[in-house]
Amino acid sequence: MKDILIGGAWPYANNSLHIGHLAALLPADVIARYHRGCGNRVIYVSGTDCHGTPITVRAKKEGVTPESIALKYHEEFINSFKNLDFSYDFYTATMSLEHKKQVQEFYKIILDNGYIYEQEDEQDFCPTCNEYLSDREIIGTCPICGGNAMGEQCDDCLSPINPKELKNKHCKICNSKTNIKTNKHLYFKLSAFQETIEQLVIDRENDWRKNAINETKKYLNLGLIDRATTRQLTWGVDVPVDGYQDKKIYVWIEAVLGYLTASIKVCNDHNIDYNEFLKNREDLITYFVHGKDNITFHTVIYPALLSAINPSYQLPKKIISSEYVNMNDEKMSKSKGNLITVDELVNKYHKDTIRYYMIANGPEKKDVNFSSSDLISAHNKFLVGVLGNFINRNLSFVNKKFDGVIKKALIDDNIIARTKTIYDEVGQLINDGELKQALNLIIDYATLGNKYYDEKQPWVQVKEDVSSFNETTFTCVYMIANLSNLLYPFMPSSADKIKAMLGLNSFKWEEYKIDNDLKITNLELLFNRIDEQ
RNA sequence: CGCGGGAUGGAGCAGCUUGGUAGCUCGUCGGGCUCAUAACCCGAAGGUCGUAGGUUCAAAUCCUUCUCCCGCAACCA
Repeated sequence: MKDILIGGAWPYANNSLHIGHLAALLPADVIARYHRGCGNRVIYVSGTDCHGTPITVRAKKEGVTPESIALKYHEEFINSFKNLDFSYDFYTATMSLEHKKQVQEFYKIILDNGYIYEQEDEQDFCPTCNEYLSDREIIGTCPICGGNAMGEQCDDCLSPINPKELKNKHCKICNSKTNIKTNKHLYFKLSAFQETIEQLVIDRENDWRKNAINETKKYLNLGLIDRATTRQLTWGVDVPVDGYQDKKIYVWIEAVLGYLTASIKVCNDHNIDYNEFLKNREDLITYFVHGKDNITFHTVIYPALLSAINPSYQLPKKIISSEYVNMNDEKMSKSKGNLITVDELVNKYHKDTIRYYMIANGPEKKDVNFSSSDLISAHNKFLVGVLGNFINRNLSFVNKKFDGVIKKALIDDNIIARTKTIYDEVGQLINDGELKQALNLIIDYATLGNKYYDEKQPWVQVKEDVSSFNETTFTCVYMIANLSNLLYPFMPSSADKIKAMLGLNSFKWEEYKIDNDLKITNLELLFNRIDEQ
């Protein structure tokens, strides 16, 4: 038995979940379900990222509390995940008391271990708002091209800018001229972990997705620089240090520690010693599943924080970082109005159609395009035509001719041989984060079933030789039973439906052996054909 | 020389790490079957793998040149 820790990225509570989130997060659920089926001890966690500037700014604008915004989206996220059968062991929120307390404890540990130090900084200050401004709250003139620039990058020439070099700075909110005031912050010694992370990238060459390896190397080549861990905000986790009552912990430091706080909670609930569980060891595999813009937070910041807290903890073993989902070859964005939310999708399509399509068409190695006509044709071709049809043509035939009773008979040797090997093959692919290929193998298995059925011509056999008909049917039902296992990580609700119709045992990642007659109950179609309008 | 990704039959893609008869889905055309949701099975046509060079007995795959396309303020995986 192995221990598996899976961290799905924490969605930010400022917008509804859209198909991009889904594409990035869904692999985690498939991996979690697979490992549970293998009998491994799985801790699969995530939560809502509630703090930070964008929510604060928005709350100010709308005249509500940041908390009410975070809560609204937190509840929406929980519902969306539930609608798509996400099987988190614990889904929490960074505004929960437990998270905040635990983060503060870790913060103190990092401080005690000497990785946090105080530094005075000159910071832009708006006299009208009476507040220190973050980079993205400042507008000014680009020192390179003279165009309009905001924060860290120029809008006109796209050059990255040191906010200190911006000229003619104004507050984005009230447009007053800003001035400079000294302010003190606590910095994290990220630079101390340059070698640790460099070694990590080498060690994980075959475990992280290629984009994660490349992004991390790029970042390392620039040289790691210390980062402020505090922000001049009112909404966030309090800094547990005297003299910092007016500041909060930087959201990326705090949110990423959610993986720790959440898994500690699960460990405590199950009487597991979390320090033992999180230790680097052969029989622990930690997965981190997110989109490509999150890579360095998971491959650099988080491992550095872990090392600073307890050097014996396992640093991320597997990084499953997705590329993007585009809409008609354009990047999805709120402002372009081409964003499809998860809830819109759920209202329109079967949840397993969505799960199937988002994996089969997943952005594993490069950006992909989303289109509903593509989704519909995948649904009709594979879920209805190949999978559903294979099951339905078998079961409805037996229902009609033999009152739903499937007689035990000999199973075809070739089919048994294939069935025995497919679990390892698909399992290996899932382990490696190659879910697209894994799912394709399963569909191929159903195609094999259709071919076998056509070759045997049971509609002829039933008239001439009932015992050979029984062999054909029993072989196919054996395949269907195994499909119900193989499909479960990807499409749990359909897999359960198959199991219910045939009265099968619950999901396990191993060959399903049948050695008795079966009776079909409540036969129904797994998927209905969608007619594209 | 800002960074990164891409260019493979009509469309969408896989293959490139570890060179060795170019593969999948859709679409088109023809055939089979009638158990099945116009579903299933078999077959055909269609590509000098963006360009130009190089390495090699052999390159879609490795190296180099060039061209074209896409993303890189904020929201945001």
